[in-house]
Amino acid sequence: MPDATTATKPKPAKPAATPAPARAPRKRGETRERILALAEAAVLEKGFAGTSIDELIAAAGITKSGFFYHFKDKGDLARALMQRYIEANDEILLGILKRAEELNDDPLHGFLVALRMLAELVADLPNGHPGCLVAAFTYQDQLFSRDIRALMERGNQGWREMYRDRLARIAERYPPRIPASVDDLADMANALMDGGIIQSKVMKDPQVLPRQIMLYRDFLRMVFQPG
Amino acid sequence: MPDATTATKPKPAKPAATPAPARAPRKRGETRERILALAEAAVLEKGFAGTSIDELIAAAGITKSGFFYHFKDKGDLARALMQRYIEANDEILLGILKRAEELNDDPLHGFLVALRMLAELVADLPNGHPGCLVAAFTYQDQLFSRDIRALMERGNQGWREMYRDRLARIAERYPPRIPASVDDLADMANALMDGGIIQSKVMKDPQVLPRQIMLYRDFLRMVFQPG
DNA sequence: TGTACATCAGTGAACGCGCGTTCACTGATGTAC
DNA sequence: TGTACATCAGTGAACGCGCGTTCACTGATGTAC
Repeated sequence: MPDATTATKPKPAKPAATPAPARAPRKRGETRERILALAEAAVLEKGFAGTSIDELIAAAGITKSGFFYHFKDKGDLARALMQRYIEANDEILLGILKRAEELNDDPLHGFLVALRMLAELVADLPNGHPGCLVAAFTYQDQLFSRDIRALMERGNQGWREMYRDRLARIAERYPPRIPASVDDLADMANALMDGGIIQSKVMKDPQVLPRQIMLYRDFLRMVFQPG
Repeated sequence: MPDATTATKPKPAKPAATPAPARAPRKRGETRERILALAEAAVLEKGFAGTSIDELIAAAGITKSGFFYHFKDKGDLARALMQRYIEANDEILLGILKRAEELNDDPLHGFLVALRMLAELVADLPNGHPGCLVAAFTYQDQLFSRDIRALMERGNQGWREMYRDRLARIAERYPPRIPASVDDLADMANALMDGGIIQSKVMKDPQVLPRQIMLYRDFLRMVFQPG
């Protein structure tokens, strides 16, 4: 047996009985929402893999384990991000359509008013539209599980159907001048939003997007408006 | 002095005089091009940060140091990727426009033919359009240096001007029915390409993109075609 | 109203793997003379 | 045509940092009785 001269045993780093500063816990969901907002902005600028949990918790002012209290893993963050984005966008789009239709019972005029309101909304965003999370995820979709990709598809399909419904009602009353299908016209609305956002970002001109929405509006007027 | 009993000195891991298997070196630029093609496909599916050098060299059949012989760092890969993409797209687009204009000296008919050729080109891609690298990079642009972002902007601007030139010549001969600017109509071509690709990917329907191109073509016909 | 217990919203430390990057070296091909 | 040297296209091993994830623990708040 070796001599036991050292009274100080190694003691494998026991928890050290911290004085526990322990800031007051936040309200239910408040921290989670802050993380999601920070994450969305970061993901739209650097991509999902390029956004680290470390940077999010630094910005949110919590620790890593705090993050993992709210999200079981990084994929869970992605899912929550997409869910939140789709719900928020659903609400905005439906809100605009409803308001425009309240003021206007002609389907064509109602939709044209809605498009103008949409153009004004995005024109007034101080730094331009921050980006479409569905579009961003689409260019990195192999990072995500099947159910997140299904979520994206359903969300996009939802917006498509909002447009399609309106266009179908318009086409009933006003026979289109060209044999364009309402499905393609609905896809065009989605495509011009996605593409308009990208063009605004690349060209560093936030007004490209609202101008494209107004141009789509002109197109619909030519297709459907009689006289 | 301590006793030197051990004849085998530590010998700090000298290079070990490898038997050198050394496969025959490839032709100039061949390996580099293979890396770029693999990287482009991977980046369009997983994003730039989500694509590792390890996976590229595994697919390309070289070692890590082989990769760093061709690219000084990962940012250099990004730059090369974007340069290559822009040049290739320039060539494709200019090629189509030239061919269409050879067969047609009316500017409107020439451009309409070009759009039909473009729609057919993308409709025939077996797995749909693989994606626009400029659009993909735009949603991760904080990962890249200023000069890469400038490269993207110039590339996009180049395509815009190809469209704008044609539209300006059309507008000279055929006064437009609506007061749409040729700049906005040119932006629309870019936006519909970007957005159409995204809609095709999200909706898992490669034909959305060509249909959007044909719809843009319909729009131009309505704006410019007399009678 | 007071006390016991459960739940909420985190903390702090550690882990191990994968990532981008560097370095010294090499065998085949190209070029000058 | 032969030889010397330079360049090309890589190899192999190592490094260290940042990443996502886990675990045991905790102090404040909510709820039952």
